[in-house]
Formats: sequence, structure tokens, C-alpha cells
Amino acid sequence: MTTDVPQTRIQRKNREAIYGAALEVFSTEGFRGATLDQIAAAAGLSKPNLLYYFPSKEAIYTGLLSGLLETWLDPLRDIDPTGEPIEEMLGYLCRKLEMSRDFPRESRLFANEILRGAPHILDQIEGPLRTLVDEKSALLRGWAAAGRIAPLDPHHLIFSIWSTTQHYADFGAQVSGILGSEGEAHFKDAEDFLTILFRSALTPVNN
Amino acid sequence: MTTDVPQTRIQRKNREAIYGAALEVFSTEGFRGATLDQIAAAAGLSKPNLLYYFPSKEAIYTGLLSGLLETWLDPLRDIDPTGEPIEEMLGYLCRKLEMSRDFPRESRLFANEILRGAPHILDQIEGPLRTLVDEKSALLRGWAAAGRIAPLDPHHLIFSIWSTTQHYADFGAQVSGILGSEGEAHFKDAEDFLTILFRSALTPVNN
DNA sequence: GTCTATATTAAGATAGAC
DNA sequence: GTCTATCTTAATATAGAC
Repeated sequence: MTTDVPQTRIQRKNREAIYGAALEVFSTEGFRGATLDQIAAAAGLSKPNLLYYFPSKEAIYTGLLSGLLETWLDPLRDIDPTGEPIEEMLGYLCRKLEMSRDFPRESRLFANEILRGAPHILDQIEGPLRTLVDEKSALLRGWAAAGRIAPLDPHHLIFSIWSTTQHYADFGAQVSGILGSEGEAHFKDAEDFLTILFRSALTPVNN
Repeated sequence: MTTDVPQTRIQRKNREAIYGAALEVFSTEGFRGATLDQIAAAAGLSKPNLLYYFPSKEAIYTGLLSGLLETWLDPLRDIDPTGEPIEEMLGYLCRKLEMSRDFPRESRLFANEILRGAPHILDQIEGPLRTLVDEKSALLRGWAAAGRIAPLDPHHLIFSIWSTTQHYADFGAQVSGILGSEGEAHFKDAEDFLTILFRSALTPVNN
């Protein structure tokens, strides 16, 4: 987006610290709920100094979002058209689940944004993301036509992988409240369950 | 919770109007993002009049949440232990999907709350909700032991039904951005897909 | 019960010294 | 580049008349 070239390395370091702090605060408080005081404190800067690096609260937020969206979609891009279809899809499932485990703040940041109608990233959803999803959907349709996976609706299949895996990050408070213990203990069980769920649905020879 | 007995019917009518307005505003803006001005305008009242009926913004929010949580769990309660297991679970799936279609604001309200760590309803999650989920999990384990459904982890099965169905309400902006057209057109496809997904996983005789 | 007017705080953003 | 001090707006909540 803003192809600014930070010159000094103290600038670069501070911008990174701000993005880290912003991720922490925005992901738990949402855009409106987050305050510049919180972000400045988390970044170890004064509030005016924060606004020396970014022109506004919204600039921090949009810069953070667009920077993360790119890497967020890497697992989907990594589905290999030349691989074994079911293992490719189960591998994608596991990578998504790992991202919920290892990057829950990023997941919640996007969840917050989309919940409100995705005002800042709707363009990227309707553009690059849609293109990528359509491309992978075509791949899935090809696999289904070749009898290598079951003939499922590819878009809704992708949605179901997103929702089931991101659930453990976005709704982690509920998961922990129901299962008891905190932490990452549930992720192994979740992986086992989801692998069975999607393998049984993807396997073509259920006739 | 507040076992207030509204006396006049104008009181009751205004309280209902406020809850309706609060649902609209809180579900799209979140707790912090919502303002009393917005809620008062949506309810057709002045701001001080709003605060005649409720002592604070938070009181409106918590009253709304706890009132809705009760009915939100009805579909889960309605799973019939004496019914045919797979049809009971697929029926539950469909009822949850219908709730996402018909009550997306309620779904987003809860999603917002849980995303932030469920500060206002953690007690009800760890109490009544957990009890209900554990009860239904025991039922599912019994069905699995009897060979009537596949032996899946019951908690994660329930989570996956929640996440896949609520996705169409909570992440509706993304779904519409990718599939194109707005509205409820996607729900039929979603129902078909999810029915296949869960039927294939629940059916026991895949050996 | 409903209103106008207002007190009070919090938060985004800026001025200007160093 | 970083700070203190401050401007400005907006938002929760209250006072008090009707």
C-alpha cells in the first residue's frame, strides 16, 4: 500500500514496534475499542510520538491489516495442483489450524474487521481473495471431475475449512470455557477430529 | 437476571424498542463502537429518556445479551435423545443454519462478545452452556457406543457445527464478497454442502 | 415520563519546545 | 525524533424543569 522506504533503522524498528502493539490492542479491543494510549503504551512510545510515525489511528489499522492479509492467505496459495488431492486439502486444513494456534491475534483482527462488514478490506476480498478462491475452486472441481475427491461445492468446502479452524482462535474464550483447561491442549484433539471430518467427506468412493 | 416487572405497557413497549435498537447497533458496532445516540435514535427516544429505562450503556448491553442467550441455545436443547441419531444431528445443523440466516444480528452480537474474551457472559459459558454441551456430548458418546453414529469427539463435533453455520452470519461480508450476490441465496447451497459433510462423517459404517 | 441543558471524562490529534 | 502541554470533539451520564 504505502510504499514508504523507512530510512533510519530506528524508524523501521519503531514502526515494527507500533505494528506489534497495534496487533495486540486492535485484535482484543476492535478498532473503535482500541485507543492510541493503549497502543502507545504497548509500543513503549508517547502518544504524540506514535503520531509522528503514522498520521492517524486509522492509518495504523489499515497499514496493519493490508500487511497481514498477504501472508494470511499463503496456506491457501500453497495448495499444490500437482499433489495428491485429499492430502493437499488435509494439509491445508492443518496449516490453517496451526495458524489459529500460533497466530490467534491475527485471526481475531480479521474476524473483527469482517464482523463489521469488512469496511477496510472489502476491495481485497472482492478482488484478490475472490480470484484466489475461484482459482482453487476450479482446481477442486477438476479433482472432483477426475474422481479424485468427492464432488462437493468447492466454495462452501473452503468456507467450512476456514470456519472450523479459525473457530479455535476467534472463539477461543468459549472453547476454553466449555472444555476447561486453557492453552493449546485442544488443538491436537481438534486436528484429529477435523482430519476425520474432512477426510470422510472428501473421499470419493462412498458408494 | 433483573426480575423487574414492568408495570405500564408503555414501559414495556419502550424497553422492547430499546432492546431492538440496541441489538441493531451493538451487533454492527460492537460494545465500544456503539453510542447511546445511535441507540436512542434507533429506538425513537431521546438519550436521557433512554437512561431513564436503563441505568447505563452496559446495563442495556448485558440485559440484551442474557435475554438472548437463553433462546440462542434452544436448538441444542431440542436434540432428542429418543430420536434417530443422524437425523437429529442433521436437524440440529439445519436449525443452526436457519438461525444464522434469520437472526444474523444475534449471531454477530455473540461473536463480538466472545471475540473479546466473553467478559459479560463467561459465567454463563462456564456454567449452564458447559453443562448443556456436556450433557449432549454424553448423548453423542452413547450413540457412538451403540454403533448408531461414528465415534467422533462430541465436543469438537458440536464446535464444528457451530462454526460452520455461524460463519454465514458472522462472516457474511466475506461470503458475499467471494460468492458475489448478496442476500440469502447462499444458504440453500450451504445447507446442501453441510448436510453432505456431516452425514458422511456421522455415518458409522465406513468400514 | 420526557425534555433541554449541562457536567464530566476520554480520546484523537496538534503546537511548539528541545 | 521525542517530549509536555493543550486543543477539540464526542460520548456517558446527570440536573432539573415540565
